[in-house]
Order: sequence, then C-alpha cells, then structure tokens
Amino acid sequence: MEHTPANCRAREMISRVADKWSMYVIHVLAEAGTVRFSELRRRVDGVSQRMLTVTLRGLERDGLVRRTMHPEVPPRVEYSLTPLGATLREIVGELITWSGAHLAEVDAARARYDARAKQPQWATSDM
Amino acid sequence: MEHTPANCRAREMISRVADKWSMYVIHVLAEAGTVRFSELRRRVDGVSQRMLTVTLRGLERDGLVRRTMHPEVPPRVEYSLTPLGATLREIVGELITWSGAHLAEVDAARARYDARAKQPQWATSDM
DNA sequence: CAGTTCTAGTTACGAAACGTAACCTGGTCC
DNA sequence: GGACCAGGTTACGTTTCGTAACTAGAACTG
Repeated sequence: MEHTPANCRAREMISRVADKWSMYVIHVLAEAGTVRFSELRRRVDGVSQRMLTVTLRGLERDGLVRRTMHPEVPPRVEYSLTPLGATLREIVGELITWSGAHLAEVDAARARYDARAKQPQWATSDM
Repeated sequence: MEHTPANCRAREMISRVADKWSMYVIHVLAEAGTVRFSELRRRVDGVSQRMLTVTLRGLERDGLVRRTMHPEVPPRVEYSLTPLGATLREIVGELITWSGAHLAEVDAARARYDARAKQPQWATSDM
C-alpha cells in the first residue's frame, strides 16, 4: 500500500474518526438504533454533555450520523446511524471484538513492561 | 452485543489505541517492517518527535510494538510490530481502505452540512 | 584540540482540546 | 410563580499536544 492520494486523505479521515468518543458513539448507535440525546448520554458511559454534542456534530457533518429534531417542548432529538455510518460500524465492531479477544495479552504485556520499568538500569536485561 | 466485562474493557482498549497517531504508526510499521526512530518520524507525516516517542512507548507497553535498542554511538533503535500488533494492523488496514472508499461521500456530506450551517434559521429545511 | 555532526530522545513552555459545572429555552405541572 | 423537562451553550480550569531548545558520547573536521 503506497502513498496514493486516497490513503493520504485516509490519514485525515482516521484523525477524524479515531478519537475516544466517535467510535464509542458509533458502536452504541449501532446497538441501539434510534436514540434520543439523553439516552445516548446514558449509554455512552463517561461522556460529558459537551463532548457528546461535539462528537455528534462531527459525525453528523461527516454524514455518519443522522440527527432528527422534533420541534416540541420539551425538545426531542433523535440520532441514528446513516447507511454510511453503518458501514463504518462494521469496522468498529471488529475493533471491539479484537479488544475482547486480545485483552489478556495486552494486560500481560503491560504488566511485563511496568515490571521492567520499575527495575533500575543495572538489572541485566536477560529477558 | 451486550455489556459484558470484555466489551466494557474494550472501551478502555479503544481509548488506548484509537488516537490519531497510534493507528498511523501501526500502519506505517506494517508497511515498513523494521524501522529506526528517525525513519519512522519521516514516514509518519506531521508527527512531532515528542508525540512519536509517547505513542511508541504506549504501543510498546501494550505489546503491540517491539523496541530494539542497539547500544552504539550514535544510538540505533529499531521498531517493529509484534505478532499481536500485526493482528491489530489488519483492522487498521480495513479502516484505511474504508476511508479511501468513502472519502467522496464524506466530503459531500461535509459540503452539504456546511452549506446548511451557513443558512440562517428562516431557510426552510426542504431537503 | 575546539567545534560540528549524528541519533534518539527529554525538558520547558505556549496553544489547543477536553471535562465540569452553571446557565438557557419555554411550555407543563403543582 | 417556581420547579421541572430535554437538549443544548457558555465559562472556566485542567490535561494533553505541538514547537523548540537541549542532552549524551563518539567520530569527523579544520
């Protein structure tokens, strides 16, 4: 895979989508279908109201998420994945599956790394 | 996919790996095989020295990247993907492919969104 | 023999992103 | 008339990030 224009732009796309919340939101929307803002906030554990707004705006702008506003009082706004978002969702799903599958290995690697980091220099690196 | 312990931790894993530079570095390492620090810096376009160091440390800690230091002067340090990193690489590759494939759609969606955003409220939403 | 060059970082500091908490809208309930 | 609802926005403090300067120690240069 060489440095074609497409994968140069890919870098930009990845920056856009590869942040903490975007993937999480896509995943939750994929699970839940159509969801209201506050329900989404409840499901995306740990997200702040501001970051959820910001993330959703970005995803909406990129055509990954559809935002439907019902002009009522109190307001009702529903979010769902667009077809485009659904295609990305599959990859996010794989990433989650991967995480589940390799969790133990990562934990082990971390433990090893941290143990080694605690050792001063003079510990012979006989690994 | 429910909220099992594994996919709860998956959230943590995603936060870890789903940042701008980690994916990019994994991708470049996958392409290049074994690479020295400065070569990597040249290939990962736009990364600062500090962020490359930080990113590599994180990936190394998680067992995704192997760091081999040759105690010479000037120092020589080589980085490569571990087998674990290689499995993740496949998903990153898919994400890049996706980006290339759907670039035009995303651009179009952005243009639409931005055009609409410029319109004041009184523009009837007859899309 | 003093000064420059090399790599792979680290440190200091300003800028940008992020999280927390308060406020806003305006119709309904008490 | 005050509290409440949902879905935000704004203000502000903290954490992260990017830029630039500095470090090591040997080798090469003048």
